[in-house]
Amino acid sequence: MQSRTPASRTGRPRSVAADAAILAATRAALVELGCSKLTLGDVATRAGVAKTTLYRRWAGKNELVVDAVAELFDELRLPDRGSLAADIEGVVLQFAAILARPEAKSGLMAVVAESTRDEALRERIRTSIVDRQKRLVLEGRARAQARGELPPETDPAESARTVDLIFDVVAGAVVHRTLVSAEPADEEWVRSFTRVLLLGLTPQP
Amino acid sequence: MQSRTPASRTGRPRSVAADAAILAATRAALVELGCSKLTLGDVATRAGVAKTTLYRRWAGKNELVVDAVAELFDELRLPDRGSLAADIEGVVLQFAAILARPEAKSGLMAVVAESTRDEALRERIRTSIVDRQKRLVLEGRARAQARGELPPETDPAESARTVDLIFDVVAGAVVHRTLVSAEPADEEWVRSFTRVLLLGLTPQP
Amino acid sequence: MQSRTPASRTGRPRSVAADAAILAATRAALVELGCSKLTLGDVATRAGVAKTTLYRRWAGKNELVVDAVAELFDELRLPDRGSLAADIEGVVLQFAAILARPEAKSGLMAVVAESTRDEALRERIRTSIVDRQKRLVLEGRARAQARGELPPETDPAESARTVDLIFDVVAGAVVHRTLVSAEPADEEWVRSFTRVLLLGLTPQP
Amino acid sequence: MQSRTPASRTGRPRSVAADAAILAATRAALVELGCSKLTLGDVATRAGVAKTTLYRRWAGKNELVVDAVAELFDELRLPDRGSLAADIEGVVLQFAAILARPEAKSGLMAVVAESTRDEALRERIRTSIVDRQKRLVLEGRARAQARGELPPETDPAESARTVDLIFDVVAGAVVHRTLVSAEPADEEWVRSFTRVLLLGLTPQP
DNA sequence: ATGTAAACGAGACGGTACGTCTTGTCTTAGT
DNA sequence: ACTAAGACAAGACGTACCGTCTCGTTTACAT
Repeated sequence: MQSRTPASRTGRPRSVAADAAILAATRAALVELGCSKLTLGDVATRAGVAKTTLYRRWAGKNELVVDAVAELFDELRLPDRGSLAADIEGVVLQFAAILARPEAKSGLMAVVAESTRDEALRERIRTSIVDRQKRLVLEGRARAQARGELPPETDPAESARTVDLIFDVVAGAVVHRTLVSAEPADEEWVRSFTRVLLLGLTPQP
Repeated sequence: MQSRTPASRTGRPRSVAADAAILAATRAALVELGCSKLTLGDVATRAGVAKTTLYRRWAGKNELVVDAVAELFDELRLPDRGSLAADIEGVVLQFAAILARPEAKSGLMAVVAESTRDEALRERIRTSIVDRQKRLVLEGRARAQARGELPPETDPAESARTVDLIFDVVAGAVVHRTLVSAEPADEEWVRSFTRVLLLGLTPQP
Repeated sequence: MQSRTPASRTGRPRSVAADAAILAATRAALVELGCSKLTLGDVATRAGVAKTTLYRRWAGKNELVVDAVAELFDELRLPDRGSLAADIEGVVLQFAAILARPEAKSGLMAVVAESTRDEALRERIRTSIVDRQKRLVLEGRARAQARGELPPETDPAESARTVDLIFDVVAGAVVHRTLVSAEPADEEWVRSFTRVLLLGLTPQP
Repeated sequence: MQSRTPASRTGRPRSVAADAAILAATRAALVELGCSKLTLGDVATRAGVAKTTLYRRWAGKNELVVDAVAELFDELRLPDRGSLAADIEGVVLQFAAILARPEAKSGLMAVVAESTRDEALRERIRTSIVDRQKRLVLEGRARAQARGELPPETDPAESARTVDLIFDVVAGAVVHRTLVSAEPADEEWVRSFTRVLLLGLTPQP
């Protein structure tokens, strides 16, 4: 997770149970306190672990929160609902459901804010969270192409740009709706949003 | 600004110069330190003001940062470039330019993160920043309707919902592109994004 | 006490009550925990004071303990028991009684140990404790000379050397008896010691 | 040294070289860092030994330092300079020379300070350091009696008390001179001190 | 002119968390 | 059984900010 492979053969090995306990404790603290009031000492206590153990494995609060939040998004699955529109609606609803959880809300935005001044953190967020979920866009497009709903790709560079654009629009809109407008991204909203998105992407003949 | 009208007639009046100095100092500190490392003591020093003065006017760091960042977005103007597409591209580019500034980046996301656990703060953000800029969407639509590019409104409720949706999509996409994907929202990207948005909003030309 | 005269006119003045509370708390902690297990956090808690207040006034544990212990020795008085021998016995007994108190025992030796590597600390000990009590030797000699038990001084340099020697012998012997040999410096021992000392200082009666 | 006779026959025997290396490393650390800043982890590293090995042989820092310092005092020898006064001066000078070494200074006072709250430690100090050196007083007296400079003993109890008193006076005075007054116990001072001591012990007829 | 009242700067206050360090124990693999 | 290596729980370290307070001073309006 925090991926240090010190190649050390000797000495007592790191407790494997501790990692999971720490990440779970981090999420619990995010729920109760939010990211800014979360303290590493408190997380350590909740996890039944010493502060040193925590600092040995993560560089600081931000890195820890990224890992704790990243696990949440790994639950996302692309459902097969029979049509591209239905598939998109399904995955956007799942995404909105995760973002509605307090540990995701508070943690995600806070580390994004920090990442504006920390290149390494930004890279970690991209690797652990963003790029991991782009698979959903790729899977969705492939499935739609198999169904004949979308034409096959021709230009690979253009294709990659489109994936990025879709991801920015989808993730950005859901996040803004949920966190800034503070309105629920419910079925009705998702249906409106999906309609606009699909129309924008599939020009009529 | 921080809006307390204590109706006090007597006593020494608050220094009007201090407000501006404090907000400018806050932005300078945001640029140099980022929101999380910004301290009120430091802001007070930079503004040549005592900490007490600061606390007398703002409840805390978050409120101060909201006010300091809000001023940045008041620069936004809807340009008249002759077509709806060009108008949108113009205002989105302006928005992207503001978001590219470090004081906006760091400050905005941080207070949004905090606002997930603080209803009053969320309200302040909406009042001072978000709702103030929805005027751009309204102006743009009115101008497009005057040009005949868009049909006039029929259902007022539906109309309000559409404004909100557009705002979530535009603001969300630009923020995600800029802060999460960390790619520039340059002319090329803005043109692609605007094409998708307009196609999505105006079914078959 | 810790003597910082920052000459600052402005700002909130330092609490005068805090000093006494801190020194008393330090002595209480010395009694209960000893010097090595005494922590500044604990002293602050006992004194009902924040740790920062403590660090604002003293550089560290050693300086604090010196001041706390120094106050103990200010109780010493030279009794007038009619003869030089009786006077010495009286003051040595008092000295032994103070050294028998756990706060003096533990604190004094610990700071002396530290002072072997800290010139400033050694100077502070000498100023606050040692030199302050040399007055007893001077008073005692003056009184003995007034009684005719000792001849008047002739060589001032020699006189100063003798005062230092007496002080090293008296303080050293009592400390060694009390702390290293861990035997009580009771009346019998004090009588034996005083006999040796006086014989050594006043060749043949 | 640290006196464990585990009587164990089986298993890998303890490295005999380790003991010497550890005590030497301890003295080196005392010189460089002083007793309070000395850490067992550092001593282990210096000695090329694991911390576990160290804890298996000594109960803690204090015991280790006592053993490391005790070896220093075993160098003391009673020189035969022809007269009691000269013999005393010789041994006191040796004692002062050892006390002038930083590993002795810092270590000795620190463990004495600790011993005020630790009966077992006090006993260890007495056994390993103090009582071992009382031999010097006994030898010196015997030699002086053989020379006819001192009368033979009559009362054994009184004799033991006198040895203790002499030891407290000599050790105490030298320690106080060296560590508290921080003046060198040089030849001149030793001569003055010895004169007072001998006069005190050998009343003129 | 003189109160009166609030804002001002300065900085001390009681707290809380920081990230590091040391302690003494434990767990591995190697000798 | 012993070793070296190093992870572990515990807890103190000294620092930095927090938000509050207590000063003495300044500035404005209302007498």
